[in-house]
Amino acid sequence: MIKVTLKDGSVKEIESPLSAFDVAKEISPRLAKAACVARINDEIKDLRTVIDNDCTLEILTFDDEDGKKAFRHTASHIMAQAVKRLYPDVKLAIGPAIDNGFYYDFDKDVPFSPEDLTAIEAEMKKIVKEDIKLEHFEMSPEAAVQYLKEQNEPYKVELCEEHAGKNEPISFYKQDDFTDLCAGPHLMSTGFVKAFKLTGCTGAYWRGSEKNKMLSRIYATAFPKASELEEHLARIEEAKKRDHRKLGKELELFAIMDEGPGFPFFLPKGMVLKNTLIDYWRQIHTRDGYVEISTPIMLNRQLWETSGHWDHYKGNMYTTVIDENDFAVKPMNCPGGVLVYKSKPRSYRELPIRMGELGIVHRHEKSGTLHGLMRVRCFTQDDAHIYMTPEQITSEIKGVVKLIDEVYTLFGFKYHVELSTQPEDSMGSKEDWDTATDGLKKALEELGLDYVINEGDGAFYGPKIDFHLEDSLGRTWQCGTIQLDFQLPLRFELEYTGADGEKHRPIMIHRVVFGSIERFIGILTEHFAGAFPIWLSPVQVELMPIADRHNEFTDKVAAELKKNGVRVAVDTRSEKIGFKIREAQLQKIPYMLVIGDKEVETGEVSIRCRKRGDIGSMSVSDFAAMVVREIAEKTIITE
RNA sequence: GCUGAUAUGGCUCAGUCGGCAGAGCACAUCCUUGGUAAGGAUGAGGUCCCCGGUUCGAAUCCGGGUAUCAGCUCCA
Repeated sequence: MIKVTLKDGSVKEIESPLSAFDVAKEISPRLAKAACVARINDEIKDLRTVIDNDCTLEILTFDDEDGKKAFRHTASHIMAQAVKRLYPDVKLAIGPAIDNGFYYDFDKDVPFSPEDLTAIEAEMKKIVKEDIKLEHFEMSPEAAVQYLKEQNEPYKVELCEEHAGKNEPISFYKQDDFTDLCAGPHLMSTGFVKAFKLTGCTGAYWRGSEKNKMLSRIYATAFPKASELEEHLARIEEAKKRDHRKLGKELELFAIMDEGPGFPFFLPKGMVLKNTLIDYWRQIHTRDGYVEISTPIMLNRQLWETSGHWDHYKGNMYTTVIDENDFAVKPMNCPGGVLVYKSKPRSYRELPIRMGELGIVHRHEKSGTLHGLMRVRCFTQDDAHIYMTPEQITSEIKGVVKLIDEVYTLFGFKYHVELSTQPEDSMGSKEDWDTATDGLKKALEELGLDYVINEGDGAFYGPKIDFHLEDSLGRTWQCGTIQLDFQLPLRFELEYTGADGEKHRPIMIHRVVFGSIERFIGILTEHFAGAFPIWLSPVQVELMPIADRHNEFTDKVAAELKKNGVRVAVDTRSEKIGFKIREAQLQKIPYMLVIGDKEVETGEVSIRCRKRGDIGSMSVSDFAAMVVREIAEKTIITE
């Protein structure tokens, strides 16, 4: 008898022994079609491996993250089996489940062609139809290595040799003619993986290192039901419509030309967006006690040698020789900013100094990494450097975290926070690092923010907090970051005079809120699908006279709105009103005013909202007041 | 940078076997003056990404380069 605890807490007793499939079927026909792995206490096991034990099980289904993983991991074994059947010489690397799908890396002389993928998909369907049982077995480490060598799977041998050190049995899964080194868990049979699709094929380095051989990776996704697969694919299609590169073109926000790969051009409407963000940025930074500076785009070699960039970052810098002297376009604002700090003697009474700079930086990023506005070679950092005493670390960090949270919340963003700690090759003492890292942790904890720790992923000069935002396809991009730095104050010999009359070295924070204004605009565009909140909309109100005789009144209304600081556009083309509305809707303009005989007569305006449609009439002054209020409140109009 | 794919009018995209460069939208002109998501007619617009090769002949086939896209690596 096996006690089975279901997700809803109910308990079922199952006659033993039964096949795993029978257990699943007994519990729920739906479950039998989905993922079937079991959890004993916290450990996830194959249902089959615990089938003879009398214990409490929790059955994971496709609705659980772990069940989903097992389901897709089984799908990846099916893919590997299909590939091995079709191309016996191909070597297997790894094939994990990932968000929304799975992949498998193969070593094949000639990369897979689209026809190959079709053939693999067909073979996978056959394997599913064959409904092959997955059998679990174990071997001693020595025997496992020997076995994999015989199988001629060098990548598996490498993986196995690493596990061998632990002196634990090595776990394998066998499905008919195919066996794979694998910890599991898996579904009990290939027959469950009904709906899957190969979504792409690309190169990927073995073990993720550029130094290693490039393998062929096939991406795919899998679901228990065909309808779920279709929904998933439809969602991806839908997300593509929000792509900021597509919307940036359609809404005339920005352009990237062949003449300047990675150097975005801002078009008039995109520039309104950028400037509006900057106005907002200045407003909140002034409020929080920041001062603003501007430092040169280009500075001489000596500065970059002092900062360390000439030695460590030169490959990414645009350099040139002028009058026989080396110069570099700045890839970062800090060295220039530090010179401003040094421009006069500083007292402890001045600290903390919060010095902001909207600095345009240039970095020669590798060609393959460029991506619309998200990854460019020239961007505007909403940078600031805070110079402070050690005692001020926690409160200053808290101030910045709060500021970042305020900004992200305003836009309705969900974000996650990562704390990166001391890397292998770092500078400074262990004590300094501990103080700094604790300062960051304390600030996050006092503010009650969840964070994940990236062990050893900090900058060489200090630990950092990163804020990550999602794009329309769920890819995350680092935006805000707060980095503590002991090195630059040291290299540039920064000082302040303390209350004791002695010279002391300040601690420095580098921080950005938007990160890069370009990237932030990319994220914003996708987040709002181009329908920006009214305060950011390049055109806030579009006026549409129905016939020529309404132009005069339309101009009067436009002037009235402009007087109130509203960004308006007037469409006097001799087009039908339906056509004008269609275009304004496609441009995602928040408000459209239809002006005809009725409006001229009553002096009111007829209002159409991009989300709610026709919302009736209002006097011009009432409408202006409403729009001005919504702009001031930074209202987000929701569906 | 690496692997693969792609590049045709302002935009989105056809172009079969190597034989005169195409459509829709946008644009211009004219007609239409209208009430909440596309009115009609006419017209203009092309170095088929660049360089080279094969061929009587190349948008089309081959080689190299550039840019873009999907990833990998790296990063804000």
